[in-house]
This record gives sequence, C-alpha cells and structure tokens, in this order.
Amino acid sequence: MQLNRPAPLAIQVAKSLRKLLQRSEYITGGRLPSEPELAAQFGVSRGTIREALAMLEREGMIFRRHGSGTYVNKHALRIQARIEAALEFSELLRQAGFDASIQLVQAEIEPLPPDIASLLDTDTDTPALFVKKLFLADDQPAIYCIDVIPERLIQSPYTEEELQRPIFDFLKTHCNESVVNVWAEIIPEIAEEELTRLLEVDPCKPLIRLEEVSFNSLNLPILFSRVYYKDQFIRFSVLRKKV
Amino acid sequence: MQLNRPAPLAIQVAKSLRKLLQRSEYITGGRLPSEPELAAQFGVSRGTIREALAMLEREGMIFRRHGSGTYVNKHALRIQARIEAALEFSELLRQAGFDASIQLVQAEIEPLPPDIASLLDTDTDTPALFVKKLFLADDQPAIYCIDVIPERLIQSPYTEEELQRPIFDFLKTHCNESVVNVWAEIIPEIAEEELTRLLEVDPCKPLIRLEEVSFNSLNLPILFSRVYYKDQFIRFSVLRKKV
DNA sequence: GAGTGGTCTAGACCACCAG
DNA sequence: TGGTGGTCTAGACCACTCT
Repeated sequence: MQLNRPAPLAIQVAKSLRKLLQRSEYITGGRLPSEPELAAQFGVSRGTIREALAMLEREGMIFRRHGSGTYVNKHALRIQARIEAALEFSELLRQAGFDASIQLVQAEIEPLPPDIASLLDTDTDTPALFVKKLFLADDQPAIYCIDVIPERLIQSPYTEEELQRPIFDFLKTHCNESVVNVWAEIIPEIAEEELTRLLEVDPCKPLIRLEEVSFNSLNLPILFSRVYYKDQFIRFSVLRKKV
Repeated sequence: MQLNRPAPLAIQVAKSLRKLLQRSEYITGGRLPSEPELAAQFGVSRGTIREALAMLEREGMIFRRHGSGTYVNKHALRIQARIEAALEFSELLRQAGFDASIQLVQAEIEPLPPDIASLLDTDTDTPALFVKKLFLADDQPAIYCIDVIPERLIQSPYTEEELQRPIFDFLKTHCNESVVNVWAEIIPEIAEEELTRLLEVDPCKPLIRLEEVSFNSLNLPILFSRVYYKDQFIRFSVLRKKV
C-alpha cells in the first residue's frame, strides 16, 4: 500500500487561501495581508507564501500590485469551467451545477486509423479499444466522448461496468498508467447525423470539439479522446496573458 | 523617457533555453543538463534556473522526471496557437505562416448594450467606441473582430488610420492604458448573414467565437472584444493539467 | 520614509532513479 | 551509492506605492 505523503506546503497554503477567499472574511477591501504577515500566520517562509500566491494568481483568483498589495479578483467569480484544468466529465458537470450520469454507447476493438495512430506514436491498424460514452446533465445529453486506448496497454480483463467509470480510473486499474498532461485542440463543429441523435440537438447546431492526447509521466501518449460539448451545458473559459 | 530595465534573470534564461531547444544541439537524447550544471553555465543560482524551467514546463516545451532529469518534449512541436497567449491578431497569423493584413470595416460611437456594459463594469447606454476589423491571411479573410472601448477612456483625438493598428496600441496611445490580463469565453458559432459575407464562408459553417474582457494592471476592465476565427486558418491548442 | 511586492542568492535536506 | 529534481528556509537588496 502506498502512503500519502503530505502535500507541499505551498499547495496546502494555496488551498487554505482559496477557502478564505470564498468566504470573504478577514479580507478588508479585497486586500490580503502582506507576504511577511501571511508567512508569520502560516508559519512558513516568505518564499513558500509567494509560491502559493503565484498559483492563485495563475488561476485568476487574485492580482498583485508592486508596492501596494495583493487583492482579490472579483471578476473571477463568473467563471464556469477553466479549460486548463482537465477534470473528469462528471466532476465538470457537477461543478457547473448539474446532476451527472453516464451512458455507455459502444465499446469495441478496432484497428487505429492513420491520424489517431500517428498522434499515439503507434503504427496504423494497431488494434485499440474504442469507448463511446454519453454524459448526461440532469438527464439531458451534454457531452459525447470517444476514448481510444491501444490494446497493448491493457494488461488485465475488464467488465462493461468498468468502462462506464472515468477513463482515467480504467487507465490506472487496467493499464497501470496515470495521465499527467493533456494536449488539446479546440475545434468548432456542426452537429450532424449521429451527433444530432446522440446529443439530441437540431441539425446545424454548433458544438465545441476537443481533440486530446493524454500523456503519462514519461511523456508517452496513452490515450486519444474526441469530445463534443454542448455549449448550453459547458462553456469553457481561459485566462489569457498579454505577451 | 522610460528606460528599459533589464529583464529578470529567469526570463532571460528561459529565452536562451527556448532558442537552444529549437536548434536541438547540445542536448543528447533530448535531455538537458542538470540544474546545478545550468546554474553554473548561466552563472545564476539554482533557484533562478528552476524558475526558468518552470516557465518552459508550463509552455509544454520540456518535462521533468524526479530523480532522472529534464527532457525536451518532442510532442510540443505540432502546436499552432496557444490559447493562453493573448497575441496581436497580425502576429498570430504571421506565426501560423501567413501574410497578415488588416481591413477596417466600421468605427462608430454607440451606446453600450446591457450585457457588454455589465462586463465592463459600466452603466447601460454609456457611449462607447465600436471598432470592427477584418484580418486577412494571405489576402483571405480569417478573423473578424469587434472591439468596444468606453468613450470616457479615450483622452485624445484619433485618426481612422490609427484604428487599423492593433487595439492595444490604441489603448496605450489614446487611453494611456495597458492590457495585462484577458478573460475569454470559448463559444462555438454558426456563421450567418453578415459573418458569411465578411468572412467569405458558406452559411452554416462552424466558427470559434471568443468573448473577451481585457483588464489593466489595476484589474479594471477597459476593453470588450468579440472575435470570430475561421478554423482553417487558426486552430487553438491548450495544455491541460490533470487535477 | 515606511511598507509592499519583485528578484536573487546560498544552503540544506529530502525523495526518487539509475547503475 | 551518487546524481537528479522537489521542497523549504533565511536573508539580502531593489523598485514601487502611498501618504
């Protein structure tokens, strides 16, 4: 059994601060205590505090003014789903305020087409597991997802029930793989035939399609996903930095 | 006149490393020198090196393995346009390999509708400058953009020619404002009427629409933008982190 | 001038990976 | 076992803002 080592101090501090920011007590005028004060309060060094604040700043929770202070960003409140965070779909829907459920559409072994094979650093026609799932928000279809895993990665037999659980769990359990990074392309799409039926939308309705390749800690591609999102249920946001 | 202070060491180091990574010399087997080695080579502390490497890791250029080393991420090469980087459109098109040109479609003062007024923390019907521009990639329409600036921010008269230049330049010159952050929503859209004409696409073609609010260093909203991208010219990527 | 965040350093100890 | 990246500290100096 693997023990949970304590999380780095900066992450613990960031988590504490996130909670404190949501209940906006102890902050007067949207301003946080100074770095030395926070360091004293948490009993850590200023460097650790700065690391925690840098995380919150990247998330858009706070902003900082040199010579003045650190402030709560009130404009961050409207945000629904941050695209940089690769969440389970069910979790995503839950955070957006819906009840989430999963419906397995199809699961089968098929040879990889050239485009996906290339993205997975694999030969064309290598057999792979294709899992098609529908995610319901309050019982209405919201997300349709096709996951593709090369069959050679799968090390133990699985049941149909297990395919309905998050694909990341499946990768952990049956492939002994953990996803660290996900590269995604953002593509606008028109619903057609199969999609209109599955997602129950009118023909010619716009959707967001994400084409994703998931990598493990060795930076090897282990999963390809093609995901369609209905804008009515999930709208992604992103904090862009001027360069 | 304002002098350019030297950039932070970590940023200079990151810039050097980016160049070195593109020409893949001096790296054997995709592995970078160790942190102490890099610190010695650049003549800076290990902390500064780690800060630079953290930037490159967030950009997806490298990945790191505890106890093993720092490696070049060969999968980062396919990337076109990173959505986290808020670039000028012309620069974006140029990086995607096109010749970029700008066409002013319309500029006028109009009262703010409620939705945009709310995003800009302003009262409905406040007068604002609406600038509509078309960005051409190799002389074909690729991006259509509507910029909205509250009129009260504009402090000096401007010419039509200046409206054709990047809006960030306009904000600097005539509003004395600099954009630091941009909050964006990613929305799938179907081209209709005006859009099909301006972007020269078939009706019912899918587009990416970004709805953006730009903030200055005091975190005050100063600009609203509604931007339509043709997927054939610009496709956004994002590096997502498993949470 | 006092206080804030921004930069940078040197040093320590640890967990992890490889031979 | 030696080298790697990961964490954490204390301290210094600077640039900036506010009053």
